[in-house]
Amino acid sequence: MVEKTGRPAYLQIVDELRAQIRAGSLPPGTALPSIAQLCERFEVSASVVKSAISVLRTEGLVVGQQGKGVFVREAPASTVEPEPSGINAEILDQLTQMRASVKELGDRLAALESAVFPKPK
Amino acid sequence: MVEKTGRPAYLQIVDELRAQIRAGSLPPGTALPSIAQLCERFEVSASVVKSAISVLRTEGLVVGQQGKGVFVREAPASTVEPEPSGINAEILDQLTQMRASVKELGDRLAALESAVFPKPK
DNA sequence: CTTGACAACTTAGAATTCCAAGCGTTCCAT
DNA sequence: ATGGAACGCTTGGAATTCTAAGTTGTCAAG
Repeated sequence: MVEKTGRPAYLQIVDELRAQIRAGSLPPGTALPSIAQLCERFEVSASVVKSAISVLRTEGLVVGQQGKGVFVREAPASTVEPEPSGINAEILDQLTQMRASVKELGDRLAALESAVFPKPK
Repeated sequence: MVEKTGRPAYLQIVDELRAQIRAGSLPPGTALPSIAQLCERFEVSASVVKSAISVLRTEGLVVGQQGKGVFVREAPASTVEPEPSGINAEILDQLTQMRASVKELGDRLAALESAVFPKPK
């Protein structure tokens, strides 16, 4: 699958995956093959696959979840506008991270609470 | 410039450069500082700077020319609405402050945790 | 003066190696 | 039987190293 065209390998993988997403063979909500599997399929190193997934992430086509996988976004909505929603994408990204941080704080607080105030059950 | 928030270093650099481009201190057509210079300024490795520039490239904000440099794209064209950008800047600013607050809460929680759960590590 | 070689600097792509963190399962001991 | 520890798989971030290729400037030889 190396396809020795002049096109960089990671962009070829981006094209491939983007096409599969658009064609519906990777419907929204489904997980992409794991990085290791993609490495094997395309016969490239992990860095190439990571670069490709990174592009798809900044394009908003997929979202990665640590420990689970990379999932096709539910609402692709306005397909890949390079610049128009740059700031909005930025804000959404930061909000995502903030939500994760707050959730993590909540979890830790809950753990502390159940340690300090034993469960009255 | 490391800014020990939870935000990854390469995204912090993306934010910084994007802000400078939008603010006009890096007008269209000008070259960004070289990767080596950015490494020095932000005190990170080349891989981080490369990641940041890669994001800006896929966002279409800059274009790289081998052997010369990375240049701010002419004509961002697609409507950089003045009003919303002000609002968005405001939101981004508040997000920054929130990130700091969350970080501080995390630190205090960590202190509490190590007091309640002694570390036998 | 012109031309060619060369060195220095630049981005781009790729590989490899770590480490951190999250999730899910298994499995064992209390 | 249920709770918790351990393990394996996963993504994410970062550093380092290498190669390729393009630009620019210098400098010496013809």
